[in-house]
Amino acid sequence: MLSKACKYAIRSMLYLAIHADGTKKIGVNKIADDLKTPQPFLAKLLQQLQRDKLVSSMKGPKGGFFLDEKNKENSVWDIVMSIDGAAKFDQCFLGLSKCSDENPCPVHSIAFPFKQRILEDFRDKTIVQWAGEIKNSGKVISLKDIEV
Amino acid sequence: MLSKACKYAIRSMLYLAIHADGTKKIGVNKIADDLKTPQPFLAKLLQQLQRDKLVSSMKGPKGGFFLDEKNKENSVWDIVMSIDGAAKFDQCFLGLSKCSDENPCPVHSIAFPFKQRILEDFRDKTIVQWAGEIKNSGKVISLKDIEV
DNA sequence: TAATAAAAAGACTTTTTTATCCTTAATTAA
DNA sequence: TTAATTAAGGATAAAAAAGTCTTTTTATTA
Ligand code: FES
Ligand code: FES
Repeated sequence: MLSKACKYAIRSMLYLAIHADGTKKIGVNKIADDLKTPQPFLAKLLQQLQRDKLVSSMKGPKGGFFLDEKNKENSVWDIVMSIDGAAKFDQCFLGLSKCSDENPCPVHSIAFPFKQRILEDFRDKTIVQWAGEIKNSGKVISLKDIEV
Repeated sequence: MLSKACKYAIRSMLYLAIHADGTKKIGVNKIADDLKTPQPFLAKLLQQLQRDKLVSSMKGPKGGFFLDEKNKENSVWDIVMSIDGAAKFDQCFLGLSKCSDENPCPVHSIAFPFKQRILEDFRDKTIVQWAGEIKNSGKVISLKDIEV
């Protein structure tokens, strides 16, 4: 459903919301290492997000990425739009050219409510809200250092 | 979640269950046309399914594809396994290396039940059952000729 | 001011997925 | 038995996605 690129992007934005702020920026190296994503690829994605004003950055020593107050009020949906584009979620689970209640595919009745539910979460919650929930409820955005 | 290849394969198998039988075989040309899928690509997929004994075929005039009695008792999951492999459904929606209740990603609580629900349907129902439900409930496997 | 650390930018490569083409083999029917 | 029709198989090709590398720019600090 989401591209790898988009998954990396979402996780790194949540990571920044949890670990960084205006006084503590984090470099792409550390982010990539902690999330176990390819470093130069993630750098590209963060550049893209920066261009779309979803993340803030500073060059130079002590530089890195972080979320300013505005960035924090954006939604995960904004990230999806920036990286994958809006179309990703409209698609029919079985590949019909259009997903609709009028002409549902055989799994529409299961797939559509799910898509709606995720979309709602992506659209309606801010990045900080996501970050808060993650901190309070044992959810994880990386399996680094977790016993397998 | 599923590749295009797999979506084409599932829809064409359901198509055959609905429209073909041992006495009426259907050529890849007609299937591709009715489902609006690329013809030579679909041919490849049907070959693959045939090798895995999920579909039957006959060469020559009046030849084509169809499902014999055994084929009809297979599941949609068998199709997924043949084309995409089993791993596709285990994956974490946000790209963690493992999807688990123990270390859930932020959308696991929504995504996992959905995956389970679809998996159940794919595993437990036979192709004929799917075909029956489609015929009885206004579900569609193609939008050809449907007003947009 | 010089050395250094980090992001920005762009070109490039590799891998995967999707799709096409061409030749061969099998079957049917005239 | 010959022509026509259709699947099978194999080799490519094209497109998209994922990933890398190198150079430039900007900021920090010694
Ligand atoms: S029509 Fe297939 S998921 Fe909605
Ligand atoms: S852990 Fe992400 S979907 Fe299960």
